[in-house]
Amino acid sequence: MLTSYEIDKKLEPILRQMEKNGVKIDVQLLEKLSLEVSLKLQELTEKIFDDIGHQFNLNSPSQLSEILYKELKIEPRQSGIKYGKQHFSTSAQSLEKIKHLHPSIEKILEYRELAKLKSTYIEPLPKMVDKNQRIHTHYAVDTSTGRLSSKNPNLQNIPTYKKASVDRPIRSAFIAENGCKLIKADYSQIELRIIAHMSHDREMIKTFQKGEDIHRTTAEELGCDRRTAKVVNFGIIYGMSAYGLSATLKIPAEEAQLFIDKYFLTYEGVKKYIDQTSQDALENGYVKTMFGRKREIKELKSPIVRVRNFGIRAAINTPVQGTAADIIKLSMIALNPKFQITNNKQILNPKFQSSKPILNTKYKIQDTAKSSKMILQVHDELVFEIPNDQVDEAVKIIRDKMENVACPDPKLGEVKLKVPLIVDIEVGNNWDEMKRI
DNA sequence: TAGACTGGCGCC
DNA sequence: AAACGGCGCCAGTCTA
Repeated sequence: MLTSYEIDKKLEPILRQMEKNGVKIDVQLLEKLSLEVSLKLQELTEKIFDDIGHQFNLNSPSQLSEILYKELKIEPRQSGIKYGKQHFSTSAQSLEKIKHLHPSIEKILEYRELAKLKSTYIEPLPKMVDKNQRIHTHYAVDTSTGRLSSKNPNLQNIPTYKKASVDRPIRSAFIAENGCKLIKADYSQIELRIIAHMSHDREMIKTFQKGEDIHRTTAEELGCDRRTAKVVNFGIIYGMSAYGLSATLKIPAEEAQLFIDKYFLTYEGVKKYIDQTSQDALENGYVKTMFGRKREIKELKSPIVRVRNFGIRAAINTPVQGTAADIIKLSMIALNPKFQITNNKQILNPKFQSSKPILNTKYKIQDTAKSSKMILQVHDELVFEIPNDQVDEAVKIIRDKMENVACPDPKLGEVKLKVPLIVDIEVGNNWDEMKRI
């Protein structure tokens, strides 16, 4: 079994190659969306100023707070809106609570969403493409759990949703090269599967072994709908409290506590695991993933209860999130030779091979067209760009490597999970419209 | 004018 | 007082 150190070392060249590969952007589409969104923002701005009676900087939370809670005399405390360091909150969550009190508020929410899309994605991304219309992120391996991060630009937070007022979602501007398809492969509920494995919880293991839908099963056990059960399952991963659950589900804390009690009655092993993990973490001051990745959590030693509780939540989450990160890294390593992700001669421009390095050629390395490439990693998801005639073969390889990465030959002393890993695979011409295979 | 901080929000 | 883990980027604001 590889250690987390060995995993990261083997991953390094693969990440550098993915960065060079980049991902193709439909610049024209983003330019078109930009016009649409600008128009809509203009409309909203006028209507909002009309509702309020004067202009102000809509992008300034402090000015908005002043207007809502002083000028318009909305009572923040009554609506359960919190005071931050400077002023009462104007977060989307807060505005939702008071939107019935003034006609401008719904429009401000809409404005915020569109302004976010425009300033963070629609405007900057086209400016970052190379001569092949591709953008190149940087993957860093420096998070506290072992996950990757992506920056300049961050391609791990591209919006998934579509706004009614915008023609197409941002993800549809992430496209495959001509003659290629994008293949997206994501682990299904990998973190809950890891909890099932690490906690030895019989119920949860049984659910995954039978191939059942965990959220549905949980819903039946708790006597709630699937949506609620999903929130509870996620809450478990994050070390939630009754308060947090009640806030998310918008239900009384007492009701939330009932759900939690029932949950731990159903999944006794999970309860034990959480208690044991917290206890060990408090004693040791650190936690580890299955592959030995260690995280020191200094908050665990704090005399301040709030800080210490934060440490405990992080201690519960880290082995889960971190083990999931280890596993997808292993699958990236396993897929590397199959896809010639590194040392792929096709990506080297012969012109540059024998000459001395030329400055700024980093992304001019040519011809990237029409070769199999791993291009994105989004925590539990990998995206590939694959020539049309190789798609079927690629899908098989990807599924095989990803699903079996943690279930190899036990004789080799490798990790064998108590539950199957399942990968959902979709194929399409862009990152939005994809068809499940 | 640059950097740090704040509030906010996109993703898993 | 806060209340659910992990990130990076935006605009506004504050500060050196």
